[in-house]
Amino acid sequence: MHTVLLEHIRKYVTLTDDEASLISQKLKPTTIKKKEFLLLAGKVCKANYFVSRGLLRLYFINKKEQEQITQFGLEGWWITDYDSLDTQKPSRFYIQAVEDAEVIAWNKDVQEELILAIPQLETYFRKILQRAYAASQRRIEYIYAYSDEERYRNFSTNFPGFIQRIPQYMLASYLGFTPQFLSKIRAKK
Amino acid sequence: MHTVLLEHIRKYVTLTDDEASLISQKLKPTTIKKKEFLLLAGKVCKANYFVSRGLLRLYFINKKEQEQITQFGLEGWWITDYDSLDTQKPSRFYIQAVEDAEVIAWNKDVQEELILAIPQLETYFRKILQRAYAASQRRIEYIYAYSDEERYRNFSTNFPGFIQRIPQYMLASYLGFTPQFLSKIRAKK
DNA sequence: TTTATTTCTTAATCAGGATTAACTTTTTAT
DNA sequence: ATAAAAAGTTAATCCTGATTAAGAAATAAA
Repeated sequence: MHTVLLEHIRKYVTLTDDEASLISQKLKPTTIKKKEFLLLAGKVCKANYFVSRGLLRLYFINKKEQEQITQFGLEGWWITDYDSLDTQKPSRFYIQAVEDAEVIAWNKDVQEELILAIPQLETYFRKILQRAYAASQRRIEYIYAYSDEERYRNFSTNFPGFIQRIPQYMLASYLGFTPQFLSKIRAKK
Repeated sequence: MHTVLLEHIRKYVTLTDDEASLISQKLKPTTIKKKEFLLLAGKVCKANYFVSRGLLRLYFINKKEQEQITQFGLEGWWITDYDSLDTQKPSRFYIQAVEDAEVIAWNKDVQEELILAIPQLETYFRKILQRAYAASQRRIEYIYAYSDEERYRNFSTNFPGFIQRIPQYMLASYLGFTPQFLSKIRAKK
C-alpha cells in the first residue's frame, strides 16, 4: 500500500520499521477517478498530496477563461498549493486527476504530529522542498531561456513517454501556448 | 552584526542565547562591493547566502548573449543556485551585488554542522524553503496569468520603492522583456 | 453501432513585443 | 571639468505565436 511512499522517504533518510508502520497507520491511501478533484479554486487547500499511482494536474483559470496548467504530479511526486496550505487562504488552483490515481494526503496536523514522532521526517521534508525549489528555479530559467517551439521540442525529446499519457492541449497549456500552435509546429517536420 | 539573520530565524523558530552565539561564532559576515560576484557561471556554487544588507541579483546569459535575471536578493532574503549547491555541478548562473552588500555565507558543511547542533534550524530551513517554493509557484502562475505590460504595471504598483533601486534594464530583464519595450510602455501614460 | 463529445488540424488575419539603429541623457572615471 | 561609458528613449520594421473559424478525427457514451 505505502511502498511507493516509504521507498521515497527512504531515498532521503533512514526509517526504522516501527517508524514506517506508524506512517502507514496514520495515513491511508485514497483512490480518485479520472477527472475527480482534490482541490477546487475558492477552497482552502487541506493537504500535501503524495502521488503513489496515476497522474494529477494543478491548474488555474486565467482571464480568458482558459485552464492554465502549472504543474503535473506523477507517481512519486508531491503536489499541493503550498501558499494556500500554509496561509489557510482560499486557493486559486484546481488539482484534478488526469488518470485514475492513488494519493496519500498529509494534512497539516498529521504532518506536524508525524514530524514530532519521527524527527527524520523533518530532514526528509527539508530535502524534498529543496529539490522542489531547485526544480522550480530551473523551470523559470527554462521559460526565459527558450522560445515556445524550443520548449516543446526539448520536452518531447526529454519526456517522450510522458507526452503519450496526456492530451496535446494539456501539454500546450503546461508549456504556455495554444493547442493550435502545437499543431502547427508538429506539422512542420 | 548578525542581528538581521538572528531576527529572521527567530521569526520561524525559538533560539536560546547560546544557540544564537554559536551561529554568530561559526558564520562571519562578508561585505561585497557593487558589481562583485559571489558566483560565476561554470563554477560550483559553494554556499547559500543570507543577505543582511544591500541587494544582489541572480542571472544567466541566454543564447542571445543577454543577461537574464531570474531573482533578486534583498535584505532578509536567501539567494543561491540550489541545483548547483545540491549536486555540486557547475552552475549556469551569476550572483552579483547590485549595491554594496553584506552577506552571511552558509556552506554545506557549516549548515550540516549547525543543524546537528541546533535541531530547530532544521525546522527553520524547512519553513523558509516551503515559503520560497510557494513564492516560486506564484511567480510561475504570474508569468502565465499576465502579459508583459501587465506584469510591469503590477510590479510598479506593488513595489514602488524597489524599482527606484535598480536600473530599468534590470527590471526589464527580470520581467522577461527588452529595455526598449519598457521605455515604450512607460511613455504611454 | 450510432451518436455525441472531445480532441486535433489547417488556414487567414492580427497583435504584442523583438530587433535594429540612431540619438539623448545620466553616471562614472580621469 | 571633461571625456568616456552606461543607461534610457524613440521609431520603423519584423516575427512569433494568438485569435477566429471551420472541419476532421478520435473517444466515449448510449
